[in-house]
Amino acid sequence: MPAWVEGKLFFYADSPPRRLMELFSVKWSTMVLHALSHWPGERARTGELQRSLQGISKKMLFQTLKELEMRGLIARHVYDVIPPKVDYRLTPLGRTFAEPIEQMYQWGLENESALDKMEACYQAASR
Amino acid sequence: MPAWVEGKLFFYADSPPRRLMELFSVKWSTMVLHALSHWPGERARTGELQRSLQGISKKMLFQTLKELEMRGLIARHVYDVIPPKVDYRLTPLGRTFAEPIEQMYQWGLENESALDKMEACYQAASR
DNA sequence: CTGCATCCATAACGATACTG
DNA sequence: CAGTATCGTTATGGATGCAG
Repeated sequence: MPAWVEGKLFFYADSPPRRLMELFSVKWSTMVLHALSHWPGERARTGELQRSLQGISKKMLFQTLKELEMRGLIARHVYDVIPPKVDYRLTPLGRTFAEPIEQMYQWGLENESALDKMEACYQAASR
Repeated sequence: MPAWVEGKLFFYADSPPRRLMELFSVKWSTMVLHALSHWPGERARTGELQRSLQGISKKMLFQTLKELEMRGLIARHVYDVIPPKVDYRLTPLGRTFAEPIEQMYQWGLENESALDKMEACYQAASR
């Protein structure tokens, strides 16, 4: 995304990479997508998801699910039963977005030491 | 990072991938790192960076630079001249983190159509 | 030019309680 | 069980002005 304009580098806030980042900056969206992409059986029920994503609040879970659905990344399926049953799964578009997330997760797993170094630096600099 | 515990999938908020994401969720940090990793000559002056990162405010630039320096991702060099001259460059650790950012940027560039689809979906769902 | 300190608006997040 | 509504807190970002 860098571009040279009049001999200077330019980065644009609305560039594709930034747009991708924007999606990711929503705290739980990557985790939800990642969870669904690894979910045994593809379809996850609301409660299952919540228990799986340790620490997510009900509100944030629903907000995230709704947003991802609006963006066409996940599909919501309502069963006509009592008590209510709903599940979510990735759409093909959602699977596309699971790719970079998977990459990121992979990198994180392989570079835990770099993350530790960064944190150590931060701690040291904080005093 | 998914783990099976008692037959259920678990994701942890403090997993390496999440820690990476946390760094990225700071709006400008990826752009700064990415900019520096592509900077001709490696070293970028403060003002040059600001002009390059269209739309960043002075405050956010300094805040981001300071944070990245505290984390050991960039090095700050002060020249003993008047008027003041300072420049920043990636540390080896910073270069490590530039990798996943580059991947992400690459993905964004190659999948602009997916981003467009997502946005279109969102627009359609908003009415 | 670089860096820092204020002040302020708003968006993100989370706890909780309530409905069908 | 799924989903919504309300409220309060904190984090984030941006404008501006001042100092070395």
